[in-house]
Amino acid sequence: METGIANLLGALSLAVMDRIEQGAREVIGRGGETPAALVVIGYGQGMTNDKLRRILGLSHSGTVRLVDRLVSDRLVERRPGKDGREIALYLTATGAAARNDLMASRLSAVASLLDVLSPAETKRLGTLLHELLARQDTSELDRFTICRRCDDRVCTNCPLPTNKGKRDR
Amino acid sequence: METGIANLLGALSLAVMDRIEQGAREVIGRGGETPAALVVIGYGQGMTNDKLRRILGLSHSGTVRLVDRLVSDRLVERRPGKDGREIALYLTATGAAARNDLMASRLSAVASLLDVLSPAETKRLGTLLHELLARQDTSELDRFTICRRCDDRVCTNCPLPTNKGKRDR
DNA sequence: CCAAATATGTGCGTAGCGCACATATTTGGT
DNA sequence: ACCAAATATGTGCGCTACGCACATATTTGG
Repeated sequence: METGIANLLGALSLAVMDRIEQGAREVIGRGGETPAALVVIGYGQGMTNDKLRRILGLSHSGTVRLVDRLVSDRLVERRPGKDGREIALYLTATGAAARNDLMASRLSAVASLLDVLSPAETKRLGTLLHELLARQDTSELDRFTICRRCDDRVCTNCPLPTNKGKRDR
Repeated sequence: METGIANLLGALSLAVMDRIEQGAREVIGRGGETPAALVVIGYGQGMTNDKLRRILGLSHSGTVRLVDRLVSDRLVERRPGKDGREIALYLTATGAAARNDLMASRLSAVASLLDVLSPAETKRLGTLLHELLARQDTSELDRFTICRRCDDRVCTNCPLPTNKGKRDR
């Protein structure tokens, strides 16, 4: 039955996220969207508060307070942005190191569930996951949201498309 | 690369859980472990506070307050347990209906990501997911934790083993 | 040039959770 | 039969993470 497979994917996803979040809390002592924020800020230099808000799916004030926490933890710095209204978020050296630890912890958590499969099975699963993600109808923002905890050191050529809403114009 | 596949599974799991949690919040207006508690209480009649605590991975007081919320929402009732110390948690009629809505919303959320695959691909993915889960080294408690949001209407023969720590004795 | 749009920050409140402590019941050893 | 330890629940208090409403500063566009 198809719903049975959906149920299995739901169960596995829960197990995966449980382990990722537990690891993240051990690494930076924060939960919620805070670890994701650290990863996202590390993607591009000059992330703004507002872009971060949209990617994380938080309210504006929630994002401001999240950045407050990262700043008070000495992981992120607020600098003046190009536009006089914007701020530019930058990782400190400590923040960059924490971000690496965070992503390593995440990969290790997923691998601990994944390593029961043989290399051939893992490869088959990888192919299916790649196709599944590649066929999603995602905007550029959706892509950042889904990838908000992804490890850019290992995720070369992300399968997610970024052209939703860009056709027919 | 193997870590690339772990990264993809991490990304998909995040997307799956985002959608499940959003749906759960729309259905019962609660987040965190509250939806899982409703599902778990519905599994067996007479769930105790302490068993629930272990399955959800919460503190004792957190569980008491969680049940307080479910009771004040008229979804759950506290009844005297077999043991004079225990309480027995039961779903109200409203609670049982909310639980069904919750599980349907979850399956629909997963299916919305899954339905880009062909039937053959879905079946292959199902086989791999089944194997992946079946080979985990899980205790009976681990199994309940991983399955704490599973739909018992569609998950006949759960692949997860329940014999960790029961060998060598 | 000024209203609307954009971007950030703040006061205040809530949900969800943990720690430490209190209370009630049961179990087990003597 | 007794009493200490174990088991199970409830409570006071505080914290983290978040949203809503409002305030402020800068830029854009007609």
